[in-house]
Amino acid sequence: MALFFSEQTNRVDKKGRVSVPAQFRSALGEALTLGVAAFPAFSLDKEAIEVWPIARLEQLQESLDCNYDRFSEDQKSLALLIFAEARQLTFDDTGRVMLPKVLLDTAAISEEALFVGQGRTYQIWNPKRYAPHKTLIEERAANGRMSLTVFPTIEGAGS
Amino acid sequence: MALFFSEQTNRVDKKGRVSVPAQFRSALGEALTLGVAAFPAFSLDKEAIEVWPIARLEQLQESLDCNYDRFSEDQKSLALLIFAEARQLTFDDTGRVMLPKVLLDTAAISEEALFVGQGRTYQIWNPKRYAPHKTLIEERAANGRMSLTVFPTIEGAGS
DNA sequence: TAAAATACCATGATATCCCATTATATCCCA
DNA sequence: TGGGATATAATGGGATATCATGGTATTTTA
Repeated sequence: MALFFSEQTNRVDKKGRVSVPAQFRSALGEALTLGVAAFPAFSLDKEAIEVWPIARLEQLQESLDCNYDRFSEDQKSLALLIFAEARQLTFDDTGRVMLPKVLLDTAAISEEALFVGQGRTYQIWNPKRYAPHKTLIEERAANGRMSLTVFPTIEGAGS
Repeated sequence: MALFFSEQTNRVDKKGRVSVPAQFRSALGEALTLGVAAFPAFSLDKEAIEVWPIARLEQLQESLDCNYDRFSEDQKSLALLIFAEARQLTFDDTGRVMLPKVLLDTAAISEEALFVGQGRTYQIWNPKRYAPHKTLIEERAANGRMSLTVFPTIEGAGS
């Protein structure tokens, strides 16, 4: 599974359908047939929709299974929230998904949906909401003096 | 994967296409088929476009996955910002990429694009902007009277 | 049976592919 | 070491395919 990156704005039609950017679909690869899990982005005060490949949900469950005591109560609650609030989105043959009204409402999305790649996941925003959020993120990143360590890859690590 | 070095200016056509210097393409080697990731150079106040081989983005993600606690919150923000702003550039059979309008705009590039090798990455500049920047860099390098320590390689490290 | 979700088809915009041309650099042989 | 022959590079333009998007028909389900 490749990474999700870049931003793209697509239209939401009357039925609540949106084209998922072609690059995101091809990043999903095989996982495209399973669809994705979408839920309010709790870490962002539900300002946006967060989208995970289904496999990541399964990994989260495995983490809980194997390291139950290492999770804080808050983290366990969050995990349960995700399982409860997540909706499965499946792709039609033109690469569109149907966004449930609940999700559209919490993220205040109506006409346009802005897809934002975040590596292993992506987000869907109301473009108007995203702008100020991004400014904030940019400022926070600037505090770190804009330097980033890319550690050498450990052979065979990662996914 | 070989290193990127030297400077070269190429024309940007009406469609936004530009030839990537042949040396850079051959430096990419196998990675040429994956394409590259291009985003505003945050460390340069978005004055230029920064280009990474896709593999480097994946290394960044792996660094985040494996060393989550070693990154400051600011660094994590920067990483997510990179995923958001990055655009994938793929090569056509004559070695050109298409530069998205957003990137052309932030880097103020229209007619000509200046490619600048930076080792594992390269940059794309508006030639007019690059000139003063380079002067600055040269001054910082102590008027060319500076020498450089090349540390011995640790066997098996890096890639 | 009405509403909603899914499948199906049609279209415009735009990026990608493919071919042609020119300029530059490399090769080869005298 | 000249100087023509050849290969590689960069660039332009037209044809083709992909993508996003709107609409209609069919199926599901409440």
